[in-house]
Amino acid sequence: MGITKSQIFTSRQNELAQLFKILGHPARIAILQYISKQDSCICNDLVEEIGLAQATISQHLKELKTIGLLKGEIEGKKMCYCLDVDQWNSIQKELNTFFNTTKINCCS
Amino acid sequence: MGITKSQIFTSRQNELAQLFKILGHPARIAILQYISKQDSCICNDLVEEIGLAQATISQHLKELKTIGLLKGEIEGKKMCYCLDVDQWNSIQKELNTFFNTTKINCCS
DNA sequence: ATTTATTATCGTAATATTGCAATATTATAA
DNA sequence: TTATAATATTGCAATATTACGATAATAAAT
Repeated sequence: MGITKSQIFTSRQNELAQLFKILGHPARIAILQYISKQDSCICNDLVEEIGLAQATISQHLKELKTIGLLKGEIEGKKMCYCLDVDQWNSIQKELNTFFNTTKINCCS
Repeated sequence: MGITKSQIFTSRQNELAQLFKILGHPARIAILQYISKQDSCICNDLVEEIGLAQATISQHLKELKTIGLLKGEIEGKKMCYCLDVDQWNSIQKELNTFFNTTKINCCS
């Protein structure tokens, strides 16, 4: 029926999947990469740089905010979107924990 | 229009997003975790353990195979699904590279 | 050969995601 | 106050994903 049956999984499994899912779009990867190498990180720059409509970029930014990867500060009539480095490190750590605790293989 | 515009991104961005995307479902997380802690890793066990229909589990296993995380060996009329540890490590490394090269922040 | 057990595939319904135009909101500039 | 500029939100169309029943395919057992 197309709906993910979240209720049959643990909250940790759902949260982990949520992190992976939000990172699972090339536009969001591109946004993160662009922000990380710029001195300024204005939404309008992203529209030109990435080539998606302003509404679409805004939506992707919103999703990245839901997992705390980005924080936006108002600078006059512009927005400065920044990586939240603490959250970034924390997510990297969480994903590594998943990889390290899951790699034991039954057939090797 | 709802279709991801893959053509405007680099192949590296698309590949990275693809990895994240496939890991971005709780059923696939659960499958990986279950396989990693069992002595045997039979598809039918997963159906009972996870509580999704057999067709659905089979589909998720197929997706995990597309990024090489799982390999399946035929054992009589059963299938033994195993983690490909090399690929597992390789993907972990790739994701860490992404995290390490992207964390520089413009506003901090 | 027939049955049984296991997994894969097909078809389809329900829901989610992606993308954009139009519009709303917010803040500066004139 | 009225533009102007930047970003957010809404509404909608197109496509993708998720899930499952039905069925096919495969291999062992009888």
